[in-house]
Amino acid sequence: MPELPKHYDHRAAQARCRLLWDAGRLWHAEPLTAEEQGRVPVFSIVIPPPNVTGALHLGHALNNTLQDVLVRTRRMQGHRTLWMPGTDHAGIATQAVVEKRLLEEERLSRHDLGREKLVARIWAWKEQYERQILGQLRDLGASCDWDRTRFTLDDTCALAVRTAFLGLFRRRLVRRGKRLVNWDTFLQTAVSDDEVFHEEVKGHFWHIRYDVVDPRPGEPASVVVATTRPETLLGDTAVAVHPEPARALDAAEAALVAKRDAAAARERPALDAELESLAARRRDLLPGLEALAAMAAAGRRVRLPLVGREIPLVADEWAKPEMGSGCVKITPAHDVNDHEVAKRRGLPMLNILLPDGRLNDAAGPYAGLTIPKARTKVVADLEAAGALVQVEDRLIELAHSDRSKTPIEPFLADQWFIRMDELAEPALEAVRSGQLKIVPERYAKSYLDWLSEKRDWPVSRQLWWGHRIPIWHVEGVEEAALGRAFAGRDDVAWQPDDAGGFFICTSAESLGIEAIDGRPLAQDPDVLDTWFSSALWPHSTLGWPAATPELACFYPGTALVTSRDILTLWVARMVIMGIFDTGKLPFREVSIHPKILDRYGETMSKSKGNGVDPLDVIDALGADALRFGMASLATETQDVRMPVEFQCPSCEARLEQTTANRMLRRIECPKCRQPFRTQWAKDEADLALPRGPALSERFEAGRNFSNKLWNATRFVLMNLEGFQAGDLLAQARGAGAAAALEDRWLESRLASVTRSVNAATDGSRFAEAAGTLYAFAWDEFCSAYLELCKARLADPAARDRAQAMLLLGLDTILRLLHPLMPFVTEEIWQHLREVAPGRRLPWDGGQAPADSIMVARWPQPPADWIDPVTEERFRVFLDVIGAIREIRSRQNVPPRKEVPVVLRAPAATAGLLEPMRGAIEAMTAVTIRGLAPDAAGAPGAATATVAGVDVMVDLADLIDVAAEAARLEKENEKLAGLVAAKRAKLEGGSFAAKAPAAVVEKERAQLAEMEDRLAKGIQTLAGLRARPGG
RNA sequence: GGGCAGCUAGCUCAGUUGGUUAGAGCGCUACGUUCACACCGUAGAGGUCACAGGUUCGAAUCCUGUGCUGCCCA
Repeated sequence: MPELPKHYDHRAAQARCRLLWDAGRLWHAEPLTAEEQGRVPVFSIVIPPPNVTGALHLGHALNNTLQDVLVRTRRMQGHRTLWMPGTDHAGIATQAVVEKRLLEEERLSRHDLGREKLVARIWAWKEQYERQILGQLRDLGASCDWDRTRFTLDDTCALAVRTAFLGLFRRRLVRRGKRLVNWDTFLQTAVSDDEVFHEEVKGHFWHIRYDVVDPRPGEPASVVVATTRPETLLGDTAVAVHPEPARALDAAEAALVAKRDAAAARERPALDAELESLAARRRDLLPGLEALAAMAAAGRRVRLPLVGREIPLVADEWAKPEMGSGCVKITPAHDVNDHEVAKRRGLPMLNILLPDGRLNDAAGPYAGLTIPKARTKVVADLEAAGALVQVEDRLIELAHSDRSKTPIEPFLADQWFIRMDELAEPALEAVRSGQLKIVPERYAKSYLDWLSEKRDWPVSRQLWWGHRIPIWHVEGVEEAALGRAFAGRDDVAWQPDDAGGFFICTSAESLGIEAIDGRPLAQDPDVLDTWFSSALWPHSTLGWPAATPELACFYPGTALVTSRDILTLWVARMVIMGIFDTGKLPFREVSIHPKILDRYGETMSKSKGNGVDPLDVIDALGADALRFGMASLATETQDVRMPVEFQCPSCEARLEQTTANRMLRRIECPKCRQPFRTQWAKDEADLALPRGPALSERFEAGRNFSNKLWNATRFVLMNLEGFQAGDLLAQARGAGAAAALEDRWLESRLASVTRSVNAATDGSRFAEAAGTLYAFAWDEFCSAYLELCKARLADPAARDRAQAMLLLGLDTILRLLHPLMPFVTEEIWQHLREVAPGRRLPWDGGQAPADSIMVARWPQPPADWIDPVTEERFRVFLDVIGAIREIRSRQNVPPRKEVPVVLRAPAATAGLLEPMRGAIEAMTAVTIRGLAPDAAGAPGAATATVAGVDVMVDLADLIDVAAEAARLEKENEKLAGLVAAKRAKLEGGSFAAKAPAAVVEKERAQLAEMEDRLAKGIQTLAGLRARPGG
């Protein structure tokens, strides 16, 4: 029998397993045949497609580990299991990184390159990262159906996108409209609210005077407005004042008073000050505001400085008398709130911006300037004109584009929208009714809140990378001409625009004609929001709109596993479009897992530099270590905090990753002084250095666990000589003879643990499953069962039964662990196949174990294996061992020194321990001199009491009597305290009267046990004191 | 400003319907390598369960408030 190496070699094992799985395409799933339908359960899941912007990070590792645990478990449980893999084109994100690189490396803009060439570049980028991402997933062990890999921009998905869009168009759910969008002036596209982040920046608050046109006596001659963006005054179309400033001030004051009354004492002075300033406003400002409100009602006007345009004073609640001057300028085309005011008051909307962020002709003399330059000039000119009243420094919450990091400009643009009112309702109902389960449940609230707003979904993106909007426009033709042009085509539909033309939509790649009656057909230049194709992912990947066997079998899916940040962006939209396109929910359950944070509690990201490349971990510690770590961390409530360390490639020293060093390109090891490179290395000198991987010690437990399993296997295989494996259960139970306690115990534990693991996996409690298996395999199978077998293996009479049970236990543990740690379990499985090919497990239905553990049958130990009495008895045995070891340790007895021990135990317990006598002696290096209810220990022996058993170790001359006495005295004191407390609880107060009888009984039993122990302790102490040195 | 979550050992986290002498892994301390594994074994130390009130015979657990941290939405 070839001996295994002492250490598990994860690199070699991973390569071998990959070859084995790929050669057999064990991850592949075919739809059920007619015969299988109704008999074979189906488990189907789609990967949240990673976007091709860049490589995967630890968050992906977590997400995909959890999915793979589910997938591998169900596959072994006999489900027809499909895990659909693929990647997302991620429209704006991918175009942005490619454009950024183009600019950095070649000083070219996308307009320099042109649409076709840019798109070609992005495809090249996509090819590179798609390959890398799929490789990472395979290295992680993800058992996706690699033959079915999809991409959101491939032909299958494209047809689904056009078909879905045409369906929406036909149902009049697609509309065109002007909308104030978040404009990214760098990328020259609208970005959604979700692609915007807010950041405080230092700015100013400029107070500007607008003169009243023809002021009458007693009226204010001017109004002052304040703004953080003075250049926008060029687009002002009104100045607003509150219609009833006195009433508004009253309301503000009442609110403040209420707040002050409820506030803690130390907050009151600040609130009092606010109230005072409010009173001052009432005195100084209110008369003017009242006058202005009247002037607004009378249709009076003010004159814009610099350009001289006259604009109306309007009355609107948006102007807050308690803030600033009480008046506010209205720039409808460049401010969200002002836009609302303009819609309410019917004001014109004046766009002053070009798509590239320069001002347009409407800005008059400022046309052609960029926003920052225009701002400087406007401020200077205002100052020169004497219209600048005041400048304040101020911190401003400024919206930035997530993609280009440039400030967002609100911008009025024509966009396509999808109406949400009708679409959202069934998606809301699915969750409300419980048809769609969101786990943990609390996340259902954010899903419902978001969808309930039913805000129309703007789907136009002014990008070149994505699904082109399948709409063409034509002007100057009669509707009848359209009917003739598209006669007989069921893939085309049209609607009139509001200017006499038509919008034509098709699910085909093109309309097939260039013009109608000589009038050209112009396709919309924009592409669809990337989430549109993602929304179709669960059905588009299965071939929809074609009625494929895959769609029939694997749709709807079983579950979706994702992180909470895209619950609305993605999950809600999948539900909406799944229902719209297929009439069915895309999945029955959404499982939300935690996010991975760094040591400071910040989310990991490439841009912060606090990320970890999963491949670093896989290479250094193994994919199983990464997976086991991830699963252990995936608890229900908390995000995962993951302190990261660099590992010096020269001396393997670890160095904490901190805010100070995480962006460095090279780091010098503080220990060996050798430099290494980080993920940021750019120039050649840095790249030539060895890479210092970023790791976390939190994965070491998984690495160690792999090795533990490996060595348990080594032990089993080394002791299998002469054993002919057959029906293991029958061989372990033997013929006639009573089963050994430890064998009955292991059977029981295998059954209990399988049940716990099943329950945990079914409930997506991955950390619980991992923890249960870790403790069972390590503490029970290795530390207890395996140790007990050592003596039995040396005994020819007991040997073959122990061998059979060892194999049964190991095989079962491997199967239960396979979903979590596929590589090490497969590697060991292959060794077992070689050494014990004839073994039969009860759940294999008489068949030989599968060629790969990946498709082996999931253990199904019958319920009657579970035996609480045996488990309890075994506990006593382990407790006795623990007590002996504890005494030896506290008395510093050399590990191999044999000492005599006496066990005084009630008859039943003694009878139980009798057969374990040899095991106790072997595991604790003692000789048992007595084991009976009346066994007497040497006077003053070191003692301990566990589970009703008095353990007395006669240490003769070895014992440090004084130390033992001191220890015992301390313990007795502690125990006396507990006894007193418990007695008080039971005798005084109303505990005994009010608490449930069972609880009181338990407390009484505990008290009796403690009193007994205390009495013995006092007796032993007296014995010790009687000895010399005591 | 609104919503959600978290705060338990040095670190990272468990802790079920209230019944505890509050647990695990890592780290730490001591001892131990022919006998599967030092990626190991045995033992130990380490906690005012964020804070303040309340409910209860009994609170880490339930209620109210406060503080700090993170996330989502305006």
